[in-house]
Amino acid sequence: MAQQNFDGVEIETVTINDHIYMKNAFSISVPEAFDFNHCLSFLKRSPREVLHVCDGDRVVKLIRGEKGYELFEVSEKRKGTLHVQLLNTSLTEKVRTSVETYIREWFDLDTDIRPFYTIASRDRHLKELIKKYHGYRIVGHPDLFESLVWAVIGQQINLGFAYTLKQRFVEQFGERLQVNGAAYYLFPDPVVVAELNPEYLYPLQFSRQKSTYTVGIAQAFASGELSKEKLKAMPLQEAKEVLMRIKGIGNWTANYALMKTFHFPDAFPLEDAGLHNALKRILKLDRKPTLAEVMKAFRKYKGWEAYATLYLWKSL
DNA sequence: CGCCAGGTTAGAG
DNA sequence: CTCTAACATGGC
Repeated sequence: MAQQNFDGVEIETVTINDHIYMKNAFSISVPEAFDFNHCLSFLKRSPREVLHVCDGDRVVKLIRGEKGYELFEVSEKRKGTLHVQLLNTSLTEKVRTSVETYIREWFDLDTDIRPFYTIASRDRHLKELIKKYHGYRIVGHPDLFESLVWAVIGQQINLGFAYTLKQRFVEQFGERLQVNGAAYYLFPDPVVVAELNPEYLYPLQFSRQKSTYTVGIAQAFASGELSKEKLKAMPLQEAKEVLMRIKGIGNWTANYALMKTFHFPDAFPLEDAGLHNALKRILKLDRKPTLAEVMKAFRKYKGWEAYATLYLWKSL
């Protein structure tokens, strides 16, 4: 027996005692205070997104596994359980571990956000937001290189244009897997990007600065100066210092990546324009807050700056 | 046309 | 340490 998913990929099933079981599928139980739909709506925020495909209530994602591409679909069949369907590989223990690890990082499933909710429920600005978006979590970037380059791309330009630049960059330099006519991309490999002349990025409308930064960051990975494994072992301050030694990574970019890749709850992208706009509205200012004012407003969220920022972004 | 956008750097004070 | 100009271009 077989049925098709939305991309026409055939999914084998077996029937036991009138229950249909998908082959090459597994489930992940999610923690308290996790809402898949809020995360999904974040994933759907740009029509130019090229690193995953959303369709209604599910998302399809391509990652690189130990033995090649792993294409999978995540949905929430019933509350509290994510259903993961592998689309191009058999379910082995290794593949399962690789895909589950990715998903746990992607949706920040291993952070206990209840302490944040305790703080936020006592805050007049966040109280309503955490009710409205209960279970919304940081939709992260398990790939540190992706996280940093995406942040650099987003520096000082509007989000729509940032997605345009990312799309061009990924389509030109990222690996592609074609499945039944649909294309799935991996974020470009730093080893490939490290070899590029920055000028090659100008036609994509990267500024000179962004081009230089992007290749420089790739070279830091390629040379071994920078890696996810290295930073994973460090406390926030130390990891931030390592990142900020690289040209193009300032305080905002470093904290953004530390929030999106490592889920430091106290990572704090202080200079963020979106955050400033959210605070301007909440504090009823007729101008954007100064950095000192942002710091002051955030004192009460100490230890949970990343999550406070996340919910303030969501308020926009 | 003007202003702003999920900033960073280098240089001046 | 803080302040500022330059960078560079799309979206509204």
